[in-house]
Order: sequence, then C-alpha cells, then structure tokens
Amino acid sequence: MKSLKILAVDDHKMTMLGYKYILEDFDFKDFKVKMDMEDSFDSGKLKIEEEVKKDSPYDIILLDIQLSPIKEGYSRTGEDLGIISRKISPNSKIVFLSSFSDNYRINSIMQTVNPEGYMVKTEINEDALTDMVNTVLTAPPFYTKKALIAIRNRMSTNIHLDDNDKKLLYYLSIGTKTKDMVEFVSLSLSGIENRKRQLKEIFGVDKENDYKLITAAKEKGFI
Amino acid sequence: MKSLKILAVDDHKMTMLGYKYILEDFDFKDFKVKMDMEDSFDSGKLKIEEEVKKDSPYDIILLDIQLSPIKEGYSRTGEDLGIISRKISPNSKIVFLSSFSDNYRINSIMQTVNPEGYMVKTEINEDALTDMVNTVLTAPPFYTKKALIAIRNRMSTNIHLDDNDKKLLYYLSIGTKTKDMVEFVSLSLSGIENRKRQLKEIFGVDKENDYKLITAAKEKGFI
DNA sequence: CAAAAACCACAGAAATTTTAAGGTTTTTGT
DNA sequence: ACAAAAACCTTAAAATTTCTGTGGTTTTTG
Repeated sequence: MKSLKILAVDDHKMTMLGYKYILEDFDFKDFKVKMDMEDSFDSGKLKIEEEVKKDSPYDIILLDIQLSPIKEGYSRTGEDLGIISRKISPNSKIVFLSSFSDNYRINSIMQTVNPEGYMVKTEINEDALTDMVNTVLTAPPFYTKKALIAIRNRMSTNIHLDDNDKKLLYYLSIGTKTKDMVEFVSLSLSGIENRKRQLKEIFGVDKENDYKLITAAKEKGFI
Repeated sequence: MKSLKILAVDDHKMTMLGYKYILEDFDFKDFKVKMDMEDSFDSGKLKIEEEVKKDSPYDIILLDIQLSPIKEGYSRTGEDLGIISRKISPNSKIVFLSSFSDNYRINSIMQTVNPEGYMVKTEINEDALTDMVNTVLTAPPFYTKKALIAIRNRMSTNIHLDDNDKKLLYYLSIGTKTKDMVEFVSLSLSGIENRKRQLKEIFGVDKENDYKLITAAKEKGFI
C-alpha cells in the first residue's frame, strides 16, 4: 500500500507524538501514513529540502505557528517556514496548527501562505485530524470552526489598511504613546493623529477612546 | 416540542418543496421544523415583516440568489432581500443558496449580508441541509465546499480595488470597448487606459491580453 | 494642579492621480 | 492586403489628495 509522507514541525514534541500515533494507526482507504517530526525552524526547513532533493517531497506539512522561542537575532515563525515551504516544495499541502484562534495571524497566513488547511488546536481530535488529511489531499481547504469564524469576520468587511495604518494600530495596541509613534510609523505627528481619527471613523468608533478602536480592529482581524 | 420557523424564498417552487419535505420530516434533537415558502422578493419581504410584527420572527431565512426575473424597472435580487432581512429581522439566521459558485457574488454577499450560511445547490443533499440547520443555529458559519473555495481564493489576495477599477473590470468582462467606457466609468479615456495597465500589473498579467486579466480577476472573485 | 500627552483646525508643501495631446502599434472589417 | 478604428504608450500640466508644520484647546497623568 502506498505510504503518505507527512512532516510535522512543532516545538511541543509530545503534541506531535499524539498526532503521529493517531495518523499512523488510522486505517486510511488508499494509503498508510508515515510521519516525520522536527522541532525547530531550521531542522524543519532542512528536512523539507532533503526530501525534495530526493524527489520524494512530503505530501502534507503540518506547521505550528509558534516555533522555537526567539533565537539569537530575529525569530523565525511557522508562518515564515510556510512561505519558504511553498517555494521549495510546491506540491506539498500545507496545514497550520495554532494554539489559539488569533484573528490577525490567521488572516495574515491566508495571504502569505494560503494554506490548504488551518486548525485551531483546541478543536483537534482524532476525527478532525483524519478528516483533515483526507480533505486536504482531495478537496481542500480544511478549516476548523474557529479558523472559519476568524475568516468570516475578516471577509465581512472591506476595510483596506495600508502599512502605516497597520503599524499604527499595532503600536497602539501595545500601548505606544502617539507622540512616540513617529519613530516607527513614517508619518509626522499630525499625520499620525489624522490617521487615527480616520481609523476611528472607518471602524465606526468615532469620538470614542482608543480601546474601542483596538477592540474593533482585533475583532475584524487587523491586529 | 418546540417548533423551528424557517422561511424559504426561491422562485423554483419544486426545489423549495424538496427542502421542505426533508427538513420537516427530519428528526432534529430539540425541535420540529415548520417551513414557509415564498417565491418572490416582495412576498418574501412581506412575510418576514409580518412574522416580526407578530413577535415570532423566523429562526432561519433561506434565500435563493436569483429571484424573479427582472421585474418592471429594476430587479431585486436575493442579495437585496438579505440586506433588508438583516435590518428588519436581525435575530434570524440568513443562509444563501446559489445555483452555481460565482466567486464575485459570494464575496459580495459576504460583505453586504455576512450570512450565517452559504450553500451551492449542487452540493446540497439531505445531510448537508440538516447539518446546515444545526450549525447555523448553534455555531455558525456553515459554508459548503465550493463556497469555501471561493472565499479562500479571495482571502488569499490583498488586492484592493476602488469603484472605478471594479466597474472597469466589469465592463471589460462584458466586452465593452475601452473607448466606450468613458460613459460608465468616471475617468477620461487616458485615465481608463492607465488603470487598465495598472490592473494588469496588480493581477500579475502585465503585457498580456484582456482575457487573461478578466480570468485572473474572476478567479479571485472581483468580477 | 501643573506638566504631558492627546486632540483639533488650517494653510501651505508634497505627493499622487488625472487629463489632454501627441504619437505608435495592433486589431478589425472588407 | 489595406485602410480605418481601436488600443496602447509617453509626457507635461492640471487637479486632487495627502502630509506637514504651526498654534492652539482639551484631556489625562503623576
């Protein structure tokens, strides 16, 4: 029987092991699952490259969003690995696993990687896992309910923000003072004040406080 | 046992009847379905208003996208009825049914109505219907696979088009000559030419013919 | 309660988009 | 195959939009 190659990249080894046992034991119709595991960005990337070179790329790549806690220098996330995987192994189906449903992250990944699947870990069980494998192979996409809700939230608006707007919202959300934003956002102070006012209008929270703005933006997946 | 009120609005009476029989016969856990049917925009709207006035609004409203062939004057689509329903009966769950998976229409409806469900008719069967009812009531949204694919296509891009761009693409898709577009798009001829060039860049079909542009735009749900 | 930060309004500067006019290339109909 | 029409392209000036700097008022903070 044909064997189906899956790679899981996650720094929670135990979690991966659970997936591995479930999928390798399960009785799929046309194949038997063979799952490899890696626990870091670099080793994951290397494994993907190796298998591509051997002309036997992974059928499915499972990526945790939060990989290795910030290494020296800058951190490489599961999202980054997803982007790279698409390039070096374009025939592999990519599925993201995230610990919680983060509207912004999901939407960002939809644009940068456009994965065949997206699962929020609290929603994963044996059924969901095996379903995912079948769906992703034959008729993608597969999204768990919470992922779908995040996607729906975003789709239901046609607000378009440029880089400055996004940065502004982000720095606002981490408590940066308006006057300090000139360092991060390429606008003058009055420019920033203006944009902020506009953003409140766009999100329907005119004349309200910043908290309301951040909440609205988070709900719709912009932060 | 509690009864669940559903209204279906569709000008294919036989189709509705099929849904009615399936849903009314099915053994739901907590309720019995009672389904009303209307075959036009106006009668549908009236019925929704009546039930709201009687303080017993519909739990679920099923709307076909294509309603009555263009009446005298301008046509009122299922989408229009959806927008109105949301206003007059905000607690009803709205589910759209469409005969084919039209990327543009789906995306447009996601923004104007943001329905709890979206089903492409070729994908509807007894299971899907009953699933939809349960899901929409307890944990929306419910989208059939083809709807999901359309949504994914759109999500995977962050192209933003203004009104002129959309009009331009639309008129281009129905074969309007560039020189005639000045009538419909509020731009000069050279403005239109410019935009067209830009659009081709945005959609990654530089220097290619219009057909390629239209195809790309359709694929991503902009037409 | 004083200092800091946020907020607001407005005029001029800067940047972007649009237009008009000129031309070349491609498509269309006969 | 050829002439006319349409599409395409470039450029400079005009129009529009966005941004900045300034001088204020109001709100928040320690």
